[in-house]
Amino acid sequence: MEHRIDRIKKQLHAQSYKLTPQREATVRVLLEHEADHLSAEDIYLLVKEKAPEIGLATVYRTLELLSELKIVDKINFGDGVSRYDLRKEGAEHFHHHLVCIECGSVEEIMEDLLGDVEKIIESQWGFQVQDHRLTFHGLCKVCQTATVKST
Amino acid sequence: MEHRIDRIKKQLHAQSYKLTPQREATVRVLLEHEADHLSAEDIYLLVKEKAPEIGLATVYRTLELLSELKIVDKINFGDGVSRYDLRKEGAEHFHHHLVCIECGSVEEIMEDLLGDVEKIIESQWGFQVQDHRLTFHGLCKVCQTATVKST
DNA sequence: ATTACTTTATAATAATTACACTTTATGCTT
DNA sequence: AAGCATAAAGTGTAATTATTATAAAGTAAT
Repeated sequence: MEHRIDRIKKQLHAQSYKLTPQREATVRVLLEHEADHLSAEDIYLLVKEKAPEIGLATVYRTLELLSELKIVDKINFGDGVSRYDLRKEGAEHFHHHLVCIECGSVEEIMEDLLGDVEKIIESQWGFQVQDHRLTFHGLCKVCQTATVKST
Repeated sequence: MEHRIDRIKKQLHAQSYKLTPQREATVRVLLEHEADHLSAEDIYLLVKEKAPEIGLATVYRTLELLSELKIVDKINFGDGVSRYDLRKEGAEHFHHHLVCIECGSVEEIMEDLLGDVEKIIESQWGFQVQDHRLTFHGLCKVCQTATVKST
């Protein structure tokens, strides 16, 4: 944990930003909830537990900053709120998501499944890919069996 | 054009919805701007040109209805607004997008490049895919050459 | 004519951003 | 090292923007 905080600190310093206590608290919340896909509001509330004096605007600004530095990814699953997701160590690509349309659960896929597809895009469309967002919508394992049962 | 309106009319009727004049006007705007990715507001303004008495809420409701019936796709490129995009005739999958981070242009890709990937998702994660969203962010052809020149 | 849909205009809500002001950190001068 | 100037960051609140809800009125079909 400390190690990752440290790395992020360095990433900030590299662009001459500082890891202020508020920013650190925010990053810690993100680290502690890596599996979730928290909204800005969620993060704000969690940060407030450890640092009650922090302001919502600061959380938003911190998230935006982290987002610009590609430390977190800002994602949007289509329900009016933006969610923020830490990039994994050394991952230079955005990970994929499986969103269940029944229960709303979100699963992450770390593997990069788009290598071939990106090659096609670059050669056939002349588009230089820098990043991608891939989300699948469908039924997760649990809801598949639940659906079968109920019919 | 009339043919496509007709088909959409039938799709609505099949679910016992009617193609009211307001809905038709909205659909016509979508058809006339198929290449664009209009926001609800954009659509509202365009619809207003031909049917000034229409209300914004109606446009929103129509778009939501069309979205539910999978006649249009609601997409989100990360700039706070939802955009609406007609599905192509007979396309049962969501098409992909190439968004240029320099000039903001959006190109569409009709081919389904995810067949193999979806198979992997289903077999390896047990997730039953129903739809997907795939967006690439990067540099379009024009901006690539522009960038080279300016350096 | 009654019933269920739709639409309209407007108000309400919710997420995000802008603003004016205060606090904190940093560097320079002595 | 102490004191001051400058810049960066943070705070609470107000403003903005997109979207949704609501109540009243209009349409259309049985």
